[in-house]
Amino acid sequence: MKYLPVDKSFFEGTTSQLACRLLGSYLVHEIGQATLVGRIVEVEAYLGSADPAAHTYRGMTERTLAMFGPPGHAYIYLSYGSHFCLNVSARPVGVGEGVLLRALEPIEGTELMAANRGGKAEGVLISNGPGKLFQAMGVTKDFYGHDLTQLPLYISKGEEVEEVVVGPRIGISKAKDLPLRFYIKGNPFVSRAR
DNA sequence: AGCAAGATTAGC
DNA sequence: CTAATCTTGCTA
Repeated sequence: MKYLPVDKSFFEGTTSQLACRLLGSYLVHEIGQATLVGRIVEVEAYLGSADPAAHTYRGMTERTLAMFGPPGHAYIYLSYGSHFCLNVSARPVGVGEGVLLRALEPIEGTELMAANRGGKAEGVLISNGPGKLFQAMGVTKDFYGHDLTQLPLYISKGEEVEEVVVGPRIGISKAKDLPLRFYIKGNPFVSRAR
């Protein structure tokens, strides 16, 4: 199976629209001879200045620069001092919105993903969380600001998703009620709610 | 300058 | 249930 990067128009539209469009798409990372492919099964939208739970709520900082940059680029942050998470920036330059990738279903290179996770995780535990998928896909903070239409790390269009479920986001205390979490109904790799 | 909370995870 | 551990914003 051959995977091709999406073009820039994939990232146009509202952030919620992009979040839904990312479901069923593939995150691809080509490392040397190996190709790691994960199907995106769970995402969350973060709406910048309109969203108290967003890192970008209070404006731009050194950390959040990529969120305010052009759409389709990687915003990476360190969560709780120990886990990195990957976001896709949305909206035009100057608007701090984006989509957090929360869970993947391993499609290719599952063995290597398990190895990236320390060899101790199996099955859904390989990539059913934002910090887990980041580690499994072999991403590093060096990809901060990376254009996700370019090798070696990119988004590739997937098949239409059967059914999308919308609900409140996970692990936040502000704007809890907003329906900004999207996931593929019934997919076992979706992270478990608290 | 110091402190608490946070888009999480693994281990007891 | 709790520790680990870095960034940011708020208080003094």
